[in-house]
Amino acid sequence: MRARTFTESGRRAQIVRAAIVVIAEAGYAKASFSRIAKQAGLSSTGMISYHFAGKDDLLAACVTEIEEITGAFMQPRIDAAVGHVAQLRAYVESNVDLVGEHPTEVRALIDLVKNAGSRSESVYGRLALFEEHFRTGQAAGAFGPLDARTTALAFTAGLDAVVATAAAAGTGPAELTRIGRELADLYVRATAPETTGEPE
Amino acid sequence: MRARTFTESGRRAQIVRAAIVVIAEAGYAKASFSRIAKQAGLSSTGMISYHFAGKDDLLAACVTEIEEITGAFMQPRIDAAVGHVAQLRAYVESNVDLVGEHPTEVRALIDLVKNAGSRSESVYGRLALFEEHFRTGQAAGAFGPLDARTTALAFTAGLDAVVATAAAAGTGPAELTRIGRELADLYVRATAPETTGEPE
Amino acid sequence: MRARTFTESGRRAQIVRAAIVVIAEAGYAKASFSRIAKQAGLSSTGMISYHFAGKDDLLAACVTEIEEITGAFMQPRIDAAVGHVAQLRAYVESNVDLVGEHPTEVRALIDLVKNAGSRSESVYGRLALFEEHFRTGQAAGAFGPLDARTTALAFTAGLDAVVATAAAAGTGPAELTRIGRELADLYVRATAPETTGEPE
Amino acid sequence: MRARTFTESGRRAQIVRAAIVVIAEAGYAKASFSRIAKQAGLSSTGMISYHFAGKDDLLAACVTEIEEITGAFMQPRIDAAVGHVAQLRAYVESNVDLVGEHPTEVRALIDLVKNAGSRSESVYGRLALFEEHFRTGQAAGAFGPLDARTTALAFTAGLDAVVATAAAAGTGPAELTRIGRELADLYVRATAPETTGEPE
DNA sequence: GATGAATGAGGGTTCATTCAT
DNA sequence: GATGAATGAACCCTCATTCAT
Repeated sequence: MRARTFTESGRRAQIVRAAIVVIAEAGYAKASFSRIAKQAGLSSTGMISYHFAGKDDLLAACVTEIEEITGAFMQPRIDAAVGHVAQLRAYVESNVDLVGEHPTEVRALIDLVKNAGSRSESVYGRLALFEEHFRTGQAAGAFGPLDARTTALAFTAGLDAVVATAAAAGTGPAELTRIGRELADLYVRATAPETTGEPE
Repeated sequence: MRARTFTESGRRAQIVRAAIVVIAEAGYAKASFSRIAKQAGLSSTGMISYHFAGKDDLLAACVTEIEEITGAFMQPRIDAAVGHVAQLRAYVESNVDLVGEHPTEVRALIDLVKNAGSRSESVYGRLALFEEHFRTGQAAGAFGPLDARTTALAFTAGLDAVVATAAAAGTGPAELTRIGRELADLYVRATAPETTGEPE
Repeated sequence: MRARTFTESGRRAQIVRAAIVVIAEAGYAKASFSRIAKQAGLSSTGMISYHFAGKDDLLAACVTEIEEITGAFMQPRIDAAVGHVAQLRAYVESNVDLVGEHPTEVRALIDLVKNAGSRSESVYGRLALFEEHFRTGQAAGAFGPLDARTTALAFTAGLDAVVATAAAAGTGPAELTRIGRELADLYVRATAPETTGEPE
Repeated sequence: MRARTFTESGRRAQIVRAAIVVIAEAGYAKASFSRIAKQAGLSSTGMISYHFAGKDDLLAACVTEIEEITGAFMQPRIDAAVGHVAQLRAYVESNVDLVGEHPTEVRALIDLVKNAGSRSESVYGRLALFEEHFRTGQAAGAFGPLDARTTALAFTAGLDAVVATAAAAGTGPAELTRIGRELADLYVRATAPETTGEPE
């Protein structure tokens, strides 16, 4: 007997799944309740309003659902990495590889994040995570004299763009791995300490 | 009697100005003809349809107008720079400084670019420009072993994010200059050739 | 639980009825959703769009509804007639008599057919029916040396005009019967075989 | 020095010509001032409102213009015919032949007549002409025991339908002549006196 | 006389949400 | 709980007409 997450309970999960598919395929702007209801096989949009407090609530549920899925894929690889540099690399590479595993979710999440509005907690969360990572890594000597906030901002946005482009293009696994490595290389070079001899 | 530019004829320019303000303040999604007409002091939306072939036409005019303004600010500084690295730095720094001069236009352009659709010529144009710059710079020995496409994608997106955040926060000129330099430093470090001694 | 026909579900039927009345009274060109909604006692046009896929869908439903009504009146009389000539006469006379029973529907149908567009199936259907009737009747010796296509075209149009005029004038039943007989006489004379002695 | 007709004076004629073309090609419903102005090479619809009292005025001018053209083609052939029957035949045949000479005008006129409204003088004029023709012809023994009003109604409508179909199909001259003869035959047979030996 | 910018009502349609059943 | 009909505002756009220049 385990806890029921909020996307369980059948109907809610069904609607969230449908919404994710619609956002990925038709885009955020076209993701109306009508379209989502049709995708979910529901006869009316009232069903959605019944299960969710409003559109924001549904979209927030989508974000949470997608983050669970992406987290399950990325987190183990990030956790397996040792040191600030390796973790940065693991985050970037696993995020790009993710496109091959969950293209629909990735596409939807990118659209959701672009049109963030009030659901931006997760965006700021990741941004804060990166910023903190650069700051502590800098203190540990892993990173050079960078501005943590600016770097976090530029890197997360750059990563999103690469991922979004790959998702839209339907890039294959091998090429994704190559692109991920290239991007990670770029970020590692950009943040490398000036002196040789990395302490970590 | 001279040729009429697209934003001339008074009303057209007035509407484009209003549209830019609305997009900057209310966001792309909320930029309806009603809102734009109200901002422009027009009594009806019919006026907008009278001067523009459709919403796409108006938005394209906004993009063109903004690009003229931003180009007038950035281009001289980019042209004054010598060498691939200096030009990259000039582009980044002048783009961030631009926020202090034209915050509304910058905010609007970023929103317009995000919801590009068919008006994406300018987006792809800049992307292609960056990619080509990295490729030729690489051949000239100014840049290291980077993947031109991935780097162009990540850097333009990162730059946009930094600019957008600064624009939204109302960052002051001095801080903008500092952030611009930090970001340029980051990009220069990321793309530096491995060996010492830059040919250019 | 039985299948739902297209005009069932109350509201749909109500809207179709209102649309027929509006078309009959104000004409096809003026039959806007606003007018129809007002006629139906609805507070907004959105209700119509909710029940019909679009204006074409509503108009098609009107045509179908009217054809059911007219068919129920005319078909028994046509079926009761024996021989090509008698059937032609029955069609014409019952169609003119129909004006007395369902003037609104007749007026609406004629306007709908005039502005057919894509809903012209019923028009072409009747035309083809007439043409085929003349062709087979000719082979059976019931009709003379006529051009089936031209005759079908001229007769259906002539019948419509007579019906439309009678409907507009509010002609009474007795006069309708007389006019119908006159028109049928005209058509029968026009198509009579040259030789005496009708085989059928 | 001759009298100036109302469609002369250059601009008026130009607009009427454009309107006729638009009605013929795009249909009555799509014949807006914008479309007509564009067809006429005018930069604004104001020009049309300046020269015509309103849309009805313009459309009436179109009808008059077209009737002048069609009259010039048909009238000589009708006048050349001797006797009621021959004149009926001449009217029908020359009207169908007219499609080959002035397809645009014919198409436009048919659309104008269908959506007659207040411009129906010409329609009623022709109808009255036919009715009178049948009545006098009947008195002269040229026609049989027909109802003049019903026959006039059915025949003019039938003729219009044949003409409209031929115009829409782009039927060639030879086929037009054949169809015209078939239709005239039909009408002549329908109206023939019962006894043999025509007095006229 | 001629122009074209401006008007404002109305077009069909989509939308998120509500509520009686 | 679950449903789907109903709502009414807002969307972009087209229209015939007017009026200052």
